[in-house]
Amino acid sequence: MSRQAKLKPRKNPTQRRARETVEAILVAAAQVFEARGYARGTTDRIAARAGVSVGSLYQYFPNKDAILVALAERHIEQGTQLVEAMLTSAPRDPDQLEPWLRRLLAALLAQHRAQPRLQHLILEGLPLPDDVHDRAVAIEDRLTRELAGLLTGLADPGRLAQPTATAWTLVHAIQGLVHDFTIHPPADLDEVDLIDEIVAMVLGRLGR
Amino acid sequence: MSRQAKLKPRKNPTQRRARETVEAILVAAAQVFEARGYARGTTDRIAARAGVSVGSLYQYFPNKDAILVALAERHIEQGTQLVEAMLTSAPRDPDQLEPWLRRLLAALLAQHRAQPRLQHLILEGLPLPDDVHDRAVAIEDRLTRELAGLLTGLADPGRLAQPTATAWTLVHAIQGLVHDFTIHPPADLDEVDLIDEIVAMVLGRLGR
Amino acid sequence: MSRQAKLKPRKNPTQRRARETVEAILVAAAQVFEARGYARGTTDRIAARAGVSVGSLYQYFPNKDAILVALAERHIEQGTQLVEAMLTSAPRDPDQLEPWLRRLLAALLAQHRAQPRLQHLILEGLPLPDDVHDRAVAIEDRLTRELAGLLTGLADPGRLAQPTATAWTLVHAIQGLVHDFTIHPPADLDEVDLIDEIVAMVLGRLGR
Amino acid sequence: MSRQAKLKPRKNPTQRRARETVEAILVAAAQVFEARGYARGTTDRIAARAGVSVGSLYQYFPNKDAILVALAERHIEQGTQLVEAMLTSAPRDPDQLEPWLRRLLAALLAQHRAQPRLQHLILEGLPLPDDVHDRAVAIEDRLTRELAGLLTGLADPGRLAQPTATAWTLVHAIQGLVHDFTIHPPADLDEVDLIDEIVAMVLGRLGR
DNA sequence: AATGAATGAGGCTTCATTCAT
DNA sequence: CATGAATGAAGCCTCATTCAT
Repeated sequence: MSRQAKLKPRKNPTQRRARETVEAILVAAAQVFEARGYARGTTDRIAARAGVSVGSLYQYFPNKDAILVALAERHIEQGTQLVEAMLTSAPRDPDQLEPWLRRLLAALLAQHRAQPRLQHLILEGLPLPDDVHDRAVAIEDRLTRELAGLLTGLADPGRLAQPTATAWTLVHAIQGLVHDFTIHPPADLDEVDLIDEIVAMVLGRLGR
Repeated sequence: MSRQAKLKPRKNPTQRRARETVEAILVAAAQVFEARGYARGTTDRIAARAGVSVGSLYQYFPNKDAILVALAERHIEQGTQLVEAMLTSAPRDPDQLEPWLRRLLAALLAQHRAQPRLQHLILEGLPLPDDVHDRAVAIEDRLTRELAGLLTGLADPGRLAQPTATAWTLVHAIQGLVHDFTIHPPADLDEVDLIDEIVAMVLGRLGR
Repeated sequence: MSRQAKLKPRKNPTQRRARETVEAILVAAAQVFEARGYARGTTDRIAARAGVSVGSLYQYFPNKDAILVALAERHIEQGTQLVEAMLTSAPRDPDQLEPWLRRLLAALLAQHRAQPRLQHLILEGLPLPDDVHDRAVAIEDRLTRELAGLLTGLADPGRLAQPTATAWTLVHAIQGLVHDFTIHPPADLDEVDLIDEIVAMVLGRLGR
Repeated sequence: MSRQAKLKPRKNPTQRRARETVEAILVAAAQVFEARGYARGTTDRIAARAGVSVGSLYQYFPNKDAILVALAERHIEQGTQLVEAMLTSAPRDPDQLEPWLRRLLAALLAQHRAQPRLQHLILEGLPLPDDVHDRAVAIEDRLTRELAGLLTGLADPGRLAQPTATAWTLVHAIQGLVHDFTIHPPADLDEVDLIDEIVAMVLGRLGR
């Protein structure tokens, strides 16, 4: 998480053809990393799956790490959008909490389903430069803080001694659950059950 | 998670020196994998950190994967012991639930602190033979089932529609939280806060 | 002589440069194996002598064994052609036997001179997959059988109790002689002498 | 065939125990080299099969090559004895040639049967110091010369233009046949057939 | 720009040999 | 002397990256 150099895409692809190539590479990379992990996802394989040559791949990315970084940026972008959307539509009174939560969870699960491992690759795994990592953390912080405020208004009075701690805990509990569920879905638990359980857990925590 | 061959340790070291060497290798491997991930943790580096030569490493482990397997077996062994101990001392009435839970969480956190990433390497990471992976999953299943029974007895009547689903959810939520907390401890949340929050979340879920 | 996997060439080189590289590698490998034996002929050395990098070598051959296999296939190909040519021009009456035999021996000696040890590497040496080895044996069988028929027609009547046995014996005697002669040419025996002797031996055997 | 240093046994084992150990090592080495070739016959495996530790092996042999050399010396010793015995009992008139030849061939075949590949390991393969190699060649030369004299007396007059060349040819033809036969015995040819054929070939060459 | 052949540092592993016990 | 643990040079192979076409 330290080397800053050589991680930015080589050029802003302005021509349509180039944009499509970059797109294809990123999609391919996501699939390859997902399937084989970062270390075993070779640039050759990514290029092949993207339908281009390695040479072309290096035309748009200075090195392999840069592909992961680009992927991370997209992921963060999407995360940001989801967070924004959800906070915008956040409920003001307790009655609206449950349906809102259900929508949020459904969206989260959908987002993970495609590439469940990618999330971890990005958050823990590997060579993200500091600024990218910081941005990811920042979104999460923002979410935590906003949620803390939100929860304070929604919880049973006196229930939340430390709203921030509660928010952090709920955010991470939910993230972990979504991750585990998409990676190894348990045989006797479908998505609706999971959502039911998470909702019960959150509402329980708020005394509702 | 499939190849079975060549993953068992090569010899049971009988001499004291040999046992120490194996121990040193495992400790070094845990640190190296922890710090750099499996793929980037080279056998040379492991040997160097263990203070032995690569040759010695390969005298006791037939290949790199076997080291991870040995580490996993240790980890699973510890996990099993923790689960057994906790289930043995499991509370019979609601009043005892909280202190029991606090002890459990403290133990879990302690166990993770040393090598937080190892857990994921083992549960998701690549090269575990089926039987080892299955054993890891089996402990978790056992825990989930036992916990389901336990919770049923402790929860507010009518609160648990699907005890197994609830148990699965709580187990994974806690695991994720412990993991995230040990990897990136948030600045404004110490271990006691975390335990408080988890306790509140669990009790809340049970209607207590 | 058993594992089948991973012995076929990796790609059919289409570009001219690639074809030249493959050719250079095979030539270099033949020389290196010839000079130092299979085990001591390292891939690094082969690549160096071929004037390419190891990487290039592995672009066309999945592993070291595959190089030997490719060499063997060439050798077998040549052997097949020689056998075919000789059988096609095989003599029908005893008078033509001697000149035909001289031509055959000259061709055989020429073929061995370049890489005398290669023949043995292929016929005995280790890592040939079954099908390649079988093919080598098949040519020899064919030769033995055809020769048996041929000899029957050419020998002094009553001289050949078991034509197949005789053919086998002559084929292997000649092969051994050619091999020994090319590897350690005796000081007082030149190629013409050898051919004279073999001719005398064969004709003597047939009672001619 | 060049490095002279460090190839002689480390000590003349005078004590009985030591002699037995050396013997066990040589027997084991012969089997291991036979089964896996020189390069793949590891000193560990040889020691294990001999029932001693590697350390002990190195007590008696300065390095791996020295084992092969010792084996070669034994082989040469045996060859010398066989040659001596046969020359001593060599026939003086043509009638005795055939039975003598049959005995010789039976003895040769018996000698090869145990370790057919060893012969080649020693004669071509590997790192024999010059003096040992020279000694092997010397026996052969002696055999060739003596045989040349012998054949001259036994052949049809005028049949042998160059007795030495004939002797060389017959010696090598027979050696090759015995070797090939013991390594890959053809399905439809038993040992008696082979001897019959060789006898017919030799007698035919002499015009008998 | 695109292609894919070529490169070579670096990773995993083996095994002859040494040496402390 | 025997043992077997330890050593490390060297071999095989991969894959990120470069570069001629």
